[in-house]
Amino acid sequence: MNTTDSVVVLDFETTGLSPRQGDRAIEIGAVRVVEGRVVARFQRLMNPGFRISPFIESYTGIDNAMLRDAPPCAEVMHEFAGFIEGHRLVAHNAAFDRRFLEAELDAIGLAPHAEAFACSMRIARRLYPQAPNHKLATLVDYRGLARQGAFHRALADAEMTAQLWLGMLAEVAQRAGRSLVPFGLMQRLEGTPKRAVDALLADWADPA
DNA sequence: TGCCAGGCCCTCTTTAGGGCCTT
Repeated sequence: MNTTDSVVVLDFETTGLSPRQGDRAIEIGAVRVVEGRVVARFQRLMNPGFRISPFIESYTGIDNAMLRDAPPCAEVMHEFAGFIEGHRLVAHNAAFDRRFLEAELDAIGLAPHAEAFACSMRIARRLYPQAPNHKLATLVDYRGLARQGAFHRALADAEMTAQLWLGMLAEVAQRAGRSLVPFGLMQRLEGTPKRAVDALLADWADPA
């Protein structure tokens, strides 16, 4: 199932939860999806300029030795800005990745990304309220999607989020009886109260 | 000094609290 729009699905691994508290990105992974297919990939480790905690080493599998010779965040983010330029974005719990994207772009003097940013977690909560929970790993298993590598590495998580995104496009298309699902409809779904989701899809359904 | 994320979302709500997600 396709959308008429291309998107970049991305995932950051970071030193913690909050750029305002001094946390930095340590890895970015992203896939560009066009017409239902992954057509490009981006993955870079980046050196945050300080040692990461044992917790983050354990959580991500990225250790200080791996980051010691990695290029600095500024170099990687300049390159990544080119990868996402002009593309709408998707991430799982997008508010988290948006904060780090904006912080890292701001740190190198670039403006915030201008295109829309959709959240696969918020949409999944509306489409799959019966799922055990809405963590990425749980949803991958719940939807029977193929695992693409180790969870909590950026490219693997981006790949699996992309598969979840495509699966949700198919779900929306099936429920609405449409063949193409615009990005804008997914954004509307994301912002629709759960109890109004069925009505939204019914309104959007092809009357024929 | 003391504290330390942010924001959505549900409900035993709205003069609030707590769980969920991301690292």
